[in-house]
Amino acid sequence: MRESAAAETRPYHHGDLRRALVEAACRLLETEGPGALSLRAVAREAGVSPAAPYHHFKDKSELLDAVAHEGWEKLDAAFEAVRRSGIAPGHLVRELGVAYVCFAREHPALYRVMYDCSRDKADMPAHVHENEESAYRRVKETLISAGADPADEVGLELATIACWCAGHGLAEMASFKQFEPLKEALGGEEAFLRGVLEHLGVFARGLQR
Amino acid sequence: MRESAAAETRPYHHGDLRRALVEAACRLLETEGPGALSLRAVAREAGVSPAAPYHHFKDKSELLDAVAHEGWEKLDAAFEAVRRSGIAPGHLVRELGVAYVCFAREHPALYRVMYDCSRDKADMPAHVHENEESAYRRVKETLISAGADPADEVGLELATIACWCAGHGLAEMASFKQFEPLKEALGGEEAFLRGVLEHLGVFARGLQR
DNA sequence: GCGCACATCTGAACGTCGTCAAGATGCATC
DNA sequence: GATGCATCTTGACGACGTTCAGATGTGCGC
Repeated sequence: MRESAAAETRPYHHGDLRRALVEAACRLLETEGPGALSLRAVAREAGVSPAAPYHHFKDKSELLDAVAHEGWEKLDAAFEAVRRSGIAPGHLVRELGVAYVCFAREHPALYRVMYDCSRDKADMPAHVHENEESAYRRVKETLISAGADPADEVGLELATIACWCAGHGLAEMASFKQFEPLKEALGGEEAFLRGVLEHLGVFARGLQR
Repeated sequence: MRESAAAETRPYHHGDLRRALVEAACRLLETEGPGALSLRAVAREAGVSPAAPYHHFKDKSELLDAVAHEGWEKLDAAFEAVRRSGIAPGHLVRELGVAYVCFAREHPALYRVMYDCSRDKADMPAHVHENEESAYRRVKETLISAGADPADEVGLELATIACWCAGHGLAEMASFKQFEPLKEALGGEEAFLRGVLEHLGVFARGLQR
């Protein structure tokens, strides 16, 4: 009832502070990096006192959860763009992987918040796993359309997890500067990513059949 | 000259504080988790004043570097144990992967420090990449002995990176509690890990040929 | 054997952080 | 137009990383 559709104008006497705080946090994250993301700095950026956020979030980690949520929605959008672009089902898994890693490379601080939140709770991010439209389920469906056997439930689950693990691992390591020469030799970031992904079974499956 | 072999007894008037601090940090990490790892807490645990560490480390991150270094050495030891255990070359890559992930699961806080240090510097951990005996190089050699083509330099590099990415990704995600039922269905943690790894090309290659 | 230089440690302080309680402020409803 | 409640501010507390002046012990040259 707090952030209902009607709340888009400026329902309370200071505006929709909850939204303003999340946006301020995202802004800080992109400009100053994750180290500068303190509650007080966010409040400062939003132009309110350091205690104001506590009327909208239980504590700092709840604010970060909201920021992470925003991140997962942006990632969803990136995935949708790839799926709508008419790529052959056989290449789709790999291209989703490329999109995933590119997203992480373009928004490194945000990506980090997205995963730190879930790691602290020993819990997959809700947006990934819980609802019907989850990214997790979409990856699974993409695997099926790429030729995975839908009857083999355990195998399919493992393959989906494998996808996610490989994507996450590559996302975190692709920025290491030791890989720069290799990237240049291959002709760019994306070629590098495809090269690595082709060594990771689940992503290459589409290519091989 | 500071931590030379002769420094193992207690060379200075308070003992080898540098080493004591690293050990105190590791102890705190295992008992209280990564959130409790403040410089002051480490000093407290070692029984010195909060300012004492600054005579051995430039700042907190340099202390963490030393802790991470300790971690990489422990991981190296785990790898050596696997390689000495006489596993067939074809299974070795996968079993190294299992050992890697198990290490991360057994020392989650330490593993986190090991990677946070490097991420903050956009740099692979020195112990992984730089010296001749590096874990990175060992993985590459294991891939060759499992049948990879040593002449295909770029491909080999990509495969090694793929290994590391997949291992790291799995290490970070294997603890999500959503996977518990699947682990039980498969008969335990290690079976689960092998199941995922078999979907990740580079690890399965040994099995397929 | 002694004093000196230096490495090592302490104590106190600064600014920042997350968080909380008490009070001020303005919107919405009757 | 007064009341009630959500919202925001002020001020405070303890913990943090870091610095600096000064105390303390150690090993070296004489």
